[in-house]
Amino acid sequence: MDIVLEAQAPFSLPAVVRSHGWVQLAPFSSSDPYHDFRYVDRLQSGRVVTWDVQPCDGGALLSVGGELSSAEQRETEDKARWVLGLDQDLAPFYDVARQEPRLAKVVENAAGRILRSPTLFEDTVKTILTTNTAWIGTIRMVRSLVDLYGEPSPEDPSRRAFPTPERLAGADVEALRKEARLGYRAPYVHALADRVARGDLDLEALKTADLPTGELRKELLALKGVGAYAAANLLMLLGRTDFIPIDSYALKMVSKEFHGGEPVGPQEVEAAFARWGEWNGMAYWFWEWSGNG
DNA sequence: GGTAGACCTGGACGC
DNA sequence: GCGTCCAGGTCTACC
Repeated sequence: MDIVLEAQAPFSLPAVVRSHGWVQLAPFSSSDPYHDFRYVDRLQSGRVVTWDVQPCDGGALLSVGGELSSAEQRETEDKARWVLGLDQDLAPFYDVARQEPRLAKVVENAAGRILRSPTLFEDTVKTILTTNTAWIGTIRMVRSLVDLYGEPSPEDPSRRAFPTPERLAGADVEALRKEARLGYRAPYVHALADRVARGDLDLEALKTADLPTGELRKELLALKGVGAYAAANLLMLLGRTDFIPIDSYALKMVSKEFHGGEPVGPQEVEAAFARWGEWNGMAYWFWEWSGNG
């Protein structure tokens, strides 16, 4: 069954897929040159389906094997629109990006949307698993969670959906630590899953919460395992772009770009992009650096 | 409020 | 093959 996902122009599916490394994290997959993607989704009904998302005129075309009920079709379309940020209006950002040569390619490539998971729960777990580890470690830890706890696709059991909060809450913390090899992050992921599964924390409500960004940031920082970097990363995924996810890469690039290689701290990173105001996270994310790092 | 050290894994390196 | 060192954010204890 095919679902046409109409996008507000300008839109580029490859630009979303290449917006960051999320497409390399299960249950996303893509083949070089990251032109399209696949995703294994568990519907509310419990049915597991695989999306195949390709570019098409005016947006993207999502195909799933077999037929979907009208409710499943609506659920899939809503999730896919969130994943691709199709309802985001980037015109105000493009207005400022046009004034900056280092952001010229954002406009030229119809970039600016950031690939995200269907649920904030999944993105929060993934973000926690990006901290204090090399990218290859994040890929491995997410892969392990999906392989060990994800619901298999009936068509191809080797493909699995991202585990539900209930499934991870029911997992043993030591198994998360030792078998999924999350290390010290295991209790953070388990506690998050447990709170969501018990209904103590409604993460998904934060997607549409009418909260000032500073308040939203406080909510995220209250989660164990989520510090300044992780909160800023999640805010970017939520479309709140006024904080920069400052990690060691940011420190290195700002040092090279603006300080002649001298060591810098978070204040220098913030100062380098402060003039972009509410868009400073976007300016940082899509900045065309002089070197490749 | 600021800082030091622990947390955990995997890769790089030297022997 | 083994041991050591290092990178990578966050938390906690301490000042």
